[in-house]
Amino acid sequence: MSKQDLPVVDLSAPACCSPLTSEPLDAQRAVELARVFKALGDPVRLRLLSLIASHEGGEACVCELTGVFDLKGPTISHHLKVLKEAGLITGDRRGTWIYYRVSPSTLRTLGDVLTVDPADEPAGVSA
Amino acid sequence: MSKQDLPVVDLSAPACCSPLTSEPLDAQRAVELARVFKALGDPVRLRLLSLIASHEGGEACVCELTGVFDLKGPTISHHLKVLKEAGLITGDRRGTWIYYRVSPSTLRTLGDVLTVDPADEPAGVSA
DNA sequence: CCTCTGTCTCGACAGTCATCGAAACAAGGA
DNA sequence: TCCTTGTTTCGATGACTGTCGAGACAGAGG
Repeated sequence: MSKQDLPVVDLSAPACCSPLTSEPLDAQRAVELARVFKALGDPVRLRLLSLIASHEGGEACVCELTGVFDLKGPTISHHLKVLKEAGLITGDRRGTWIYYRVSPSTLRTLGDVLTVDPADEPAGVSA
Repeated sequence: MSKQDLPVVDLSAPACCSPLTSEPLDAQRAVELARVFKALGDPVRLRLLSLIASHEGGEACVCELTGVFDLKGPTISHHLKVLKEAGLITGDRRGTWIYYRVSPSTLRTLGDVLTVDPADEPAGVSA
């Protein structure tokens, strides 16, 4: 459980995209993926990500995010940092404001990992 | 932060499947989703899920999972419980052994949430 | 230069989590 | 019945996490 200050997660490793269901995950990849899933494992971060992603232009500045929650600035800043270190968002400063946007590739890699082979799916999925 | 003993997560709510990127997540749905993502946010649980999913027949008994890790029985049992309460796996006893299998629907819901609209994707994705 | 606003870093606190040993429970067999 | 094996529950402990206030840093505009 040593939680030293790791750099930003980079999920671009080749085998990262094979579904969980197709073959056992090797230990190291599991650690990388877990770090990203853990970043998604908080309601505030999930909403932050969603707010950024769905915001006009695909980006949002912190000032537009802070008011949505009953949380103080440092807390929002902390969550944004976690998302950034997980490789889920990127931020750049433009003048006074800092704009964040999502990294679609990381999001997509996660989606691929969770893919379920239709063969494994029970036949009658009552939608 | 009251973390009372909530029942198993049920992600079958209607709007649960719309992507994060299409519209802001409402607070309650964020809580449900976060609980499932948090369950995935541990390397051991990710590997357990992967081992179960990719095991012959789509199911595995605890005895086949324990040996893979340098962890004691109670710890594995704890992680399996977390996965079960997140709605990611189900377990049933058959004689002496308990067999676990994944719930593809939950996995698929998560995949849908992480879907990225191709329009948001940068053009040249060198795959 | 100073000041103001937006955002982050630091340090602290309470709550939660991962892990374990010990013990309980369940099923099968002698 | 007792014993053995597989699995879970309980209680404890150390590590991590979410939150905040105080203060620092960055840029814009006097």
